[in-house]
Amino acid sequence: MKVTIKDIAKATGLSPATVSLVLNNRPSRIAEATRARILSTAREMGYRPNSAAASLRTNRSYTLGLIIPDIQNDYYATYAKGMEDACAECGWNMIFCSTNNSPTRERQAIEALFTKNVDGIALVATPSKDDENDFIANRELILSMKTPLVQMDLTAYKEPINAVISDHQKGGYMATRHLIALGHRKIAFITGPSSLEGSQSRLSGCKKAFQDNNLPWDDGLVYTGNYSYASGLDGIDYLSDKDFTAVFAFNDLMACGVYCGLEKYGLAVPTDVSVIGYDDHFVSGILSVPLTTIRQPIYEMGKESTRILIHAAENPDAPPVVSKFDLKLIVRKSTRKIR
Amino acid sequence: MKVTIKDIAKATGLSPATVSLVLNNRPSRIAEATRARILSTAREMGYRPNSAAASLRTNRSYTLGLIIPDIQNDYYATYAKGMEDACAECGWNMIFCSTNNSPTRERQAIEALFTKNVDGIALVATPSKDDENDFIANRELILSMKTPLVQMDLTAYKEPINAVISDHQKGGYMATRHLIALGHRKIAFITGPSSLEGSQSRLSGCKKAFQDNNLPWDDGLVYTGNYSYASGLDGIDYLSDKDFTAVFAFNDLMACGVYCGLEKYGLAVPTDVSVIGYDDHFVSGILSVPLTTIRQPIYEMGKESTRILIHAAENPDAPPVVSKFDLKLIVRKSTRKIR
DNA sequence: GTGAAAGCGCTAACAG
DNA sequence: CTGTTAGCGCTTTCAC
Repeated sequence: MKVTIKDIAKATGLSPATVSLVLNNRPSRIAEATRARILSTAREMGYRPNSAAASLRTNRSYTLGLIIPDIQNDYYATYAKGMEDACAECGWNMIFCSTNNSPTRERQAIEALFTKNVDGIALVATPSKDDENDFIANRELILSMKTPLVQMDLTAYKEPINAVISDHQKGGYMATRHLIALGHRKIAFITGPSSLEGSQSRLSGCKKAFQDNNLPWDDGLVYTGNYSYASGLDGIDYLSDKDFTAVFAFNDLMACGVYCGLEKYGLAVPTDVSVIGYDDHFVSGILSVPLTTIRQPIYEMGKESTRILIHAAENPDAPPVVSKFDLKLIVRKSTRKIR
Repeated sequence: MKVTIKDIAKATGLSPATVSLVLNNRPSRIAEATRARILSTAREMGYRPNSAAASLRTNRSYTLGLIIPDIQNDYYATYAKGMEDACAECGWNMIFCSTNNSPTRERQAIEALFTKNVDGIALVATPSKDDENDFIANRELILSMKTPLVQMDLTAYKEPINAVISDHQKGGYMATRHLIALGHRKIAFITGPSSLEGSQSRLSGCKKAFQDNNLPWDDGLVYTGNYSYASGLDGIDYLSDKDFTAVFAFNDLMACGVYCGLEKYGLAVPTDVSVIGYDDHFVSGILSVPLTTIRQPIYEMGKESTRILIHAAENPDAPPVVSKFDLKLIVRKSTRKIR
């Protein structure tokens, strides 16, 4: 039989109220002796709090929900890990929901999290153009429930909202500047979906780097991908009859596809073509030609998300916070001076 | 204000009990008219069940706990995804806990899951020799609470226990046989930690393949790794002064390390050395030389784990089940006939 | 310093 | 076919 707060009250000859007070070490002047007695008998009897009961009473669950497209993707997994580690530090828990980018499943996840009374939700989504409205509706739903929400990389909203973001425009700028500094002038870009702010920002950073260096921009060298390995390959197919000496893939997975695509056309990295990625996915370091990339502190962003959510849960009236993170250029072997 | 079952009872002029009955569509003959009326007003009023209350009452949470070493590892992430997808199909949820292989954190995770009243726990751990006792104690703890438990790949236990396992002896055998069939005789092995049953089984499969082909076994060609990229590198360092024509790394991550290590010593894959891995990690297919490997149906094992747990939760007296999964040899470019 | 009592939202007998 | 009632385990005034 499970041992309850009542049981230990009976065992110590005290009341449930007193027991509750010390078990949650609430500020209340309870004799040091009784306090110790309660603690020790609780341990002896193997008491374990029942969070359902506490949650019912207090409307707090000390649990955060995380909604991501796909836990198998290293990028999201790293974010999740950051969130979870920060939760563990504070004794909180996490419920994970993968949506596979389906707005319907996202909706279900949100409903489930409400039902489970989570104290906050981290939402990361990469909606396609078609799903954008559904996605916005989902966000509104969370907001309407007054559940603290933090978003990654999607800030555009009529009212301010908690968010963790990297400065992707700067990231795009840094990558392009690196290539330009190496002497490249004909640079191809394989972007993410055009509906994603993060991808658009990167692209505008690229253009800015061209402007700042008085170089002509060529829209023909831009291929719109979707952040998948396959779309890196597709990008090279598209570019195969074009003239370029470097490729900037907007994430590392696509850069891997670019490697493979270039090989197909008999082009070597970095001898014939320089390649730069984005994210610093863990494979980037163990590729045959280690990939130069822009590192996103995604783990730290996860940790920060947890902090923001816990803070918001404990301070309902706190204003929204937007945490901006710095990107870093990691130079490895896939980029080199043009011949 | 949150709308409760009482509110909708009041609104429909019925009792909370009736409302509860139809909202959970319990078998009870309630007039189709009232049923419809309840359902529609519930929708109108935006009713959302409070699982804390239900859980308090029923001791069921429709939530499963997953305890893994590291969510960032593709192997565990895939397993987690399998579990989660299967949960989503049934409207269940998951709480994730990463332990970073620390028995203490594992213990905390278990306590947290108890407190949260999960209906089942999937435990996957790769304890080192030192931590083995702690790990066993943790397992006993779960069992002692009568919470359904399913383990991956660890079956040795005094009593039968729910488990999903691959036949690693067969896997080791298959990989080695493949190499032998290609003419290799001097094969090096980079194993997992010796405390892990999965690694031991693989190794015994390797030995069996040697026996069956009347080949002499050489312990000097066995390096004990720890499933990390770095230990693949270390393995090659250890082997650098030995004579071998093929390497079997007990997982793909170590095989990646092997690639890098071989390159360091000026050896090409597969021209000079054939390499075979294990798991079919997603990188294996996108490496410069795609890796031949033994594929574990880890996603399916995750799904099955969920099924086992849900079944056990709903049938407390059901006997433990052990689901065995088949491995598959995936031949890519990293193995070839010996010259 | 400590206890009594009420109630969070829901479900499960049992009664009608 | 539907309603009454009694809690599940915990927290929280308020009273002593």
